[in-house]
Amino acid sequence: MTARILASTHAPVRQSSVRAHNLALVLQTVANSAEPRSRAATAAATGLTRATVSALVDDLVAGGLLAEVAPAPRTGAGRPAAGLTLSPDGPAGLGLEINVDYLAACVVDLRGTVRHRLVEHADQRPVDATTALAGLAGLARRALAEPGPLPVAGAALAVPGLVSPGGLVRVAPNLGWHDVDAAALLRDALDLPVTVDNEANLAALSELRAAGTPDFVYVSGEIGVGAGIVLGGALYRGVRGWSGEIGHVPVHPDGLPCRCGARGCLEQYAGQEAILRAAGAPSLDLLDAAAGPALRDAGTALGIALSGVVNLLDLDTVVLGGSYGPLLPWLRGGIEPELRRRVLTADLAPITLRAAALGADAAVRGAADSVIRAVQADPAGYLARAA
Amino acid sequence: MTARILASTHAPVRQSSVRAHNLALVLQTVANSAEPRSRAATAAATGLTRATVSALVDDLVAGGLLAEVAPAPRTGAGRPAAGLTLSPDGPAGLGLEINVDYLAACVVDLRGTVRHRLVEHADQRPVDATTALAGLAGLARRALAEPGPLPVAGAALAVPGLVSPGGLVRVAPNLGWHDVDAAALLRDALDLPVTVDNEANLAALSELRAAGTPDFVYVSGEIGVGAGIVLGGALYRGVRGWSGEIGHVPVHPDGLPCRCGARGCLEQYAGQEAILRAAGAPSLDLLDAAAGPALRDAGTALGIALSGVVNLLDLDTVVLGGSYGPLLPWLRGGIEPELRRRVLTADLAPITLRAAALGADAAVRGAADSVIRAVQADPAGYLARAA
DNA sequence: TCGATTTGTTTATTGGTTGAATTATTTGCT
DNA sequence: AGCAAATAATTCAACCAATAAACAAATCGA
Repeated sequence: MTARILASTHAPVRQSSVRAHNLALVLQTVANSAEPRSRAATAAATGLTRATVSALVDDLVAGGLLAEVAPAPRTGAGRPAAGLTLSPDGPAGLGLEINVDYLAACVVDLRGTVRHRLVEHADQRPVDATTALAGLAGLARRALAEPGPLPVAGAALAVPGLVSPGGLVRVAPNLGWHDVDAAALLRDALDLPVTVDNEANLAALSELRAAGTPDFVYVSGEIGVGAGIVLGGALYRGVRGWSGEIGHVPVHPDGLPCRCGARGCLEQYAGQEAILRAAGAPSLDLLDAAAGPALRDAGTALGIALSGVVNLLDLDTVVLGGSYGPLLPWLRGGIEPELRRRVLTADLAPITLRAAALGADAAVRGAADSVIRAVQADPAGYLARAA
Repeated sequence: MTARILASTHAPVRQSSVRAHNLALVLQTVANSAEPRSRAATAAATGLTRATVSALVDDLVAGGLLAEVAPAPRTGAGRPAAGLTLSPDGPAGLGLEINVDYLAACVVDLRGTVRHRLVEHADQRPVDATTALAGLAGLARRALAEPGPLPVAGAALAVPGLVSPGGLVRVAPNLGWHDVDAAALLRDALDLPVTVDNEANLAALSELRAAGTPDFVYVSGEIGVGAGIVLGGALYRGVRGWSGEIGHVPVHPDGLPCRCGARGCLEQYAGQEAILRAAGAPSLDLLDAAAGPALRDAGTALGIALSGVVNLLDLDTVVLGGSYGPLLPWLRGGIEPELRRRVLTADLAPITLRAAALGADAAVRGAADSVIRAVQADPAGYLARAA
């Protein structure tokens, strides 16, 4: 098999595309290595020659994406290597989140380090979309002012709702939004490139950085139940960007009526309200030992829905995030037996079930991450824009 | 957005990769146009220059992939264009299928035309895997002998079971197969590159050619119920190649016991046996008006499972194939109400439900198709091998 | 101090696309 | 019939990016 370049996009490839690709290859290779990597080591890792890597690195250093650091610890004879790392002063990503009862902003630098983080608790339901986004823009400006003068590559917004490709929020039931062009509003307010995505999708992205498994489904238990599907290291968004609505997968087709109009949706058995109702508790923080059976039942419902997902997509990893993360020890007893019984290939290969690495701020972090991930995936594009 | 070259593969790109890509681009552009296309028109369509296209076309013609034909109908002044089409003498694909009660082979030329097709009805269950595959190899040789001396790029085998990436059949319950290295056995017998895939996956591929929608789920109702998931014009195979087991998606979690050990799997409500049992008929060919309610119930079960699929993957098209194809008029009444009720985005965008273009030979055709599709996707690789 | 070793750079070469000029072949106009 | 305009395809010099090989730089070990 020769090196395939392009999967499906029907676009011509010229020499400049070769350079664009190899720039990304070098940048990502350096980014993905724990310790500083020399030019020679990068050449070995990528399959490019040292001469080529040197030339590419020159561009990346000049563009502020890579920086030379103290050589790695000595090892044998020879000229000492110059260490390369992602530049701490490289372009940062601005992550934004709007949710029912808070706004959040988060600045993450090119290395993935959180440089600043702001949360503003306030009920967004009575506020209209334009006002809410204006408030978020203010929060964003404050977050950007703090960490000093970093170039900012762009912003990404997480919303609890259905988002169309251009950044149009079609529906966000809990916010009361309909057809809000959040991307345009924020772009005007911040003067930055802005993308918008579903919160579960972006939270899944944050998990991708944290854990590294390239294929998994991330299930986020918030007021609704959503999922982010990561296939081959990339978010799967669906035909119209509305993938991941696991909360409305039927688990008991003739069961409880759901606010969506159907019956037996997962959300009615494993959503926050359902769990609290079953446990007889006023808040997830106040669950006690008596909540065990309620959580086990919720886990069973999750297990039923997830069995369908795994049978269909053949995933080997399920990540539970949002409010499910801390509850996993109790949910596991419900989920795992269902997966074992119902997943056809369960006896051929194990399914890993684990809690998300990040908690409540997974979505903002993932949003910020998506920005720097885009820079890392297309440094040539960033360099061209920045110049 | 600059032209992205590589999605995820971490491989360096050199000039030869550029040529490989652009060869594929030109070949596919010609392949996807209904009428013969000139070099100039191809240049315009691809964004390459005419000089480049001419050079690429020279290679493709020399390699027997493209051929010049009579110019397209005249249009205005100027030198008439030389028409280009896929060569009728170009490399063919050999599709193979092994199933419970028949073997099939099918030779499809580069243009997608079926050149020869053979089916041998015989119960494969009493036969062991090696013997069955030897029989299939014989059938294949007869199919290849017929259409005259065509170069054959490779073979693909459809099996009703779980297939690992290398072509190892892990389990094929209805054939009684366990860990059969079908790819290796056929490769030795035929002296051709051989790939192996699940029958539903390959049937879905045939539908991709027939219909052209790039995203859909193809549900195949055979003895088991399987699905092929096509995302972005490519088959989604899953982490281990075991995707599409929709037959074991739970639709009534506490319902009928399934042969897989779980309860309430779709197969128990919409599989062939279930339908025949409910309709009280001995064969699908003998269904009469009285079978209406049985088919409607099967459709309801399908609708429940498919609602989960669509909620999760945000697909806009569902294709019913295998024995479901001809039954769609009766199944539709069961499926559509469920999709309307249960798919969260049903009122934002319609879901198309349609019967497959091909019938029983969808899998063989898809298998043959997968071979020529691979040639079209990487002509440089084929030319290098052929030389 | 000197050779071995490894890193990084320089230089000529190669492969592939581009753009402009050139050749080829037709239609339309006079 | 003859000529201009138009369109198709090819040729050729220029350019761009990667490569290979030689070279310079910096360190270790004897």
